[in-house]
Amino acid sequence: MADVAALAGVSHQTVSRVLNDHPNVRAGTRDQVMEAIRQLGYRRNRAARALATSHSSTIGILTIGSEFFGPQSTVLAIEAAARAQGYFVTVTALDRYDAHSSTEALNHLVDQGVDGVVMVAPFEKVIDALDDAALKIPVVVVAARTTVPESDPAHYVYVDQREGARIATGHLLALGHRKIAHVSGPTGWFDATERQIGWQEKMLEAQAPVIEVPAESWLAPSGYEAGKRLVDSVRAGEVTAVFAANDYLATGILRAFWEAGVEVPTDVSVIGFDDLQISNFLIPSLTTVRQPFRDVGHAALTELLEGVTADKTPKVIAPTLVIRASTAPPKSQ
Amino acid sequence: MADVAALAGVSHQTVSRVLNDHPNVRAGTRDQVMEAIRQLGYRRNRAARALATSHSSTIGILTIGSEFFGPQSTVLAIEAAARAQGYFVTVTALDRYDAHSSTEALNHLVDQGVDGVVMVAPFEKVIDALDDAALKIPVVVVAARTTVPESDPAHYVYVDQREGARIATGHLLALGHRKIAHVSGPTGWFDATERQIGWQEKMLEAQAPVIEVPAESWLAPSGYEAGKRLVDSVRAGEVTAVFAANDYLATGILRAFWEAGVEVPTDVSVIGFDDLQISNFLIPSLTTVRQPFRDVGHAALTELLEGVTADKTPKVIAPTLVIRASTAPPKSQ
DNA sequence: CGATGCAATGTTAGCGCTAACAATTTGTGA
DNA sequence: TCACAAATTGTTAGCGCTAACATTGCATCG
Repeated sequence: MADVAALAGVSHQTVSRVLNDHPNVRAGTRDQVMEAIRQLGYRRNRAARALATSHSSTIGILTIGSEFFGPQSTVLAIEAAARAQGYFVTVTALDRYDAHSSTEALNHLVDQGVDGVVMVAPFEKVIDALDDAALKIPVVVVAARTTVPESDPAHYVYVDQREGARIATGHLLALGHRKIAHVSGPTGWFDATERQIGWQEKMLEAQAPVIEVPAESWLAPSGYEAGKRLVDSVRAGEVTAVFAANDYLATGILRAFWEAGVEVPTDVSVIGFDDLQISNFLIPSLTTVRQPFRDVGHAALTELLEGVTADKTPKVIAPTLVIRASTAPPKSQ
Repeated sequence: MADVAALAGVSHQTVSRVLNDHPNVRAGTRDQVMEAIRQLGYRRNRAARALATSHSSTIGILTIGSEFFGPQSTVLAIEAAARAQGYFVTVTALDRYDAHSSTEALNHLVDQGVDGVVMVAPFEKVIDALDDAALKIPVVVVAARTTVPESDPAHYVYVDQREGARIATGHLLALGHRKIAHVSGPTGWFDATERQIGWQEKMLEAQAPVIEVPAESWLAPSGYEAGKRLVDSVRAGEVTAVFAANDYLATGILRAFWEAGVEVPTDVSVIGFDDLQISNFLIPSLTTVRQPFRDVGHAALTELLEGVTADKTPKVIAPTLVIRASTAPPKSQ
């Protein structure tokens, strides 16, 4: 910076002012400084800047360390939004889905000196890390946590999972189904809980039976297992439709039904959640609930940057139904 | 740090020494300092440290801003490896797959003051950004660039795409296929080029015909289009097997064949590349080539951290064949 | 024409840490 | 016991930037 100042014939402080868009700099001076910067290929040292200003223009993202569609998409969206705002993004992934691992990851981010943290890890234990850390920086949690205690300092942003489940279930009910099983996501995940509640609410409203098949994970193998368990019920006419907690599970279910010779949607309808890139190309193409992850990412960043002033009401984003070929009216008995 | 020093009854420099594991500190002193740190909940300021040492313990990852399986998996693997080494990871995604966007992203990372960059964006234009930037920090590129000019300062780490394609093609040839079409990935991507070359090499060695159907993108819709174009050839017996450049494309192809009533693997075999989470649950389950992304991530980080001393020979990692139900011998005419 | 005010620039003092050197303590052998 | 080396600790000086205050220059007005 001293070199730039010398070349431009000004003091280093004037260079600093130009760089920080300070108003009281004459246009001519500014141009000289800019030209000097260009000639020297000067780049401001961010460490020094961070030291002097005591903020880093960096936000931390805590995410789960697996190839899950939703969190991954959200992280990308947050990164894009942050970059547009001139922020840097430091990502830390979780080794395991427990409180200890979450606390460790959170500390790692805080050590980095981030100005704020977005947690994209929608399982319940991650909340414990918040309590443990007692942070002095703003935190946004992307998770459908509907009951947040007053004491919780975090802001919440999420897609309305419960409503998504209600939409999915409503779609099946509207087609004439009443025997709708739910292959629910693993315990301990907000999304799984909310989707289960939304489905159950809707079923009770319709006075329809509640048939739940819990899956052990979010992934296709668990869906496949659940599908196999459902085959007999479908053949017996006890289940005419399945609401899977996500599209991976739905893929496994479709596979299990196909192996058993159960036809979708003739014998049974299947609906998923997420809308994966390949959901439209499954056999049959999968009706599902789409989540606007880009909006989530954008909302999360906005909430983080303006959050200190704003109210703590959760920002809730609506999902949409995507109707494809895996759902149809039940066959008449 | 001054507070810690005061509480421990030592100088701030001794605290610094404890923190940096300097050998010449008496055990008792070290314990006192650690205790003071604990009591005060002290955290070292990384900006100040970075300023004093002029390195940030942060590595930058440049990646593509989409939900592509391979790059995403690689990024996660690098992050995990970096965290294990005490490094922070700053991620920047690309808006578009061109040189300008790449240069911008790279500059964004350099501005951040990273100690090194890993580029996980295996399209050819990204290389131009390297030339433009003329970096003074180490760079590792995760891309199957087989001909690297001497002048290129970057280190390369990649899965042997060409060999993967040879394995896939060899598998089909071994089953008795000779009319093997390749649905190739979009132009401008190293992986697409290499897979095409591997397939072509193997076909020429076997003196088999070379039938290529280029796809416009890496995604299922392009595979679907390619599949539709292949249906007639399959019916005419001109194509008995398809090697898709990745599993998304293969999913679209399977779908197109299913719609046309072309049965896999009875009428035609299909093999993919990547091994997605759901590839085993497609109908039929997809034979594919698996890439060990975790190894790639690990190798990339090692190369980055030790790269200055090491030779510049690319680190090449071998893929493996995963045989499932989508490939079978051709039906006898 | 001098006093006044404001815009533009310069000067100084840290931000919290580490590197380099200085000073002190401790241990060792003659 | 003392000289000397080694281990341990302390002191000083930045790293490159920004904040706060000081100074200069210039226009405006009575």
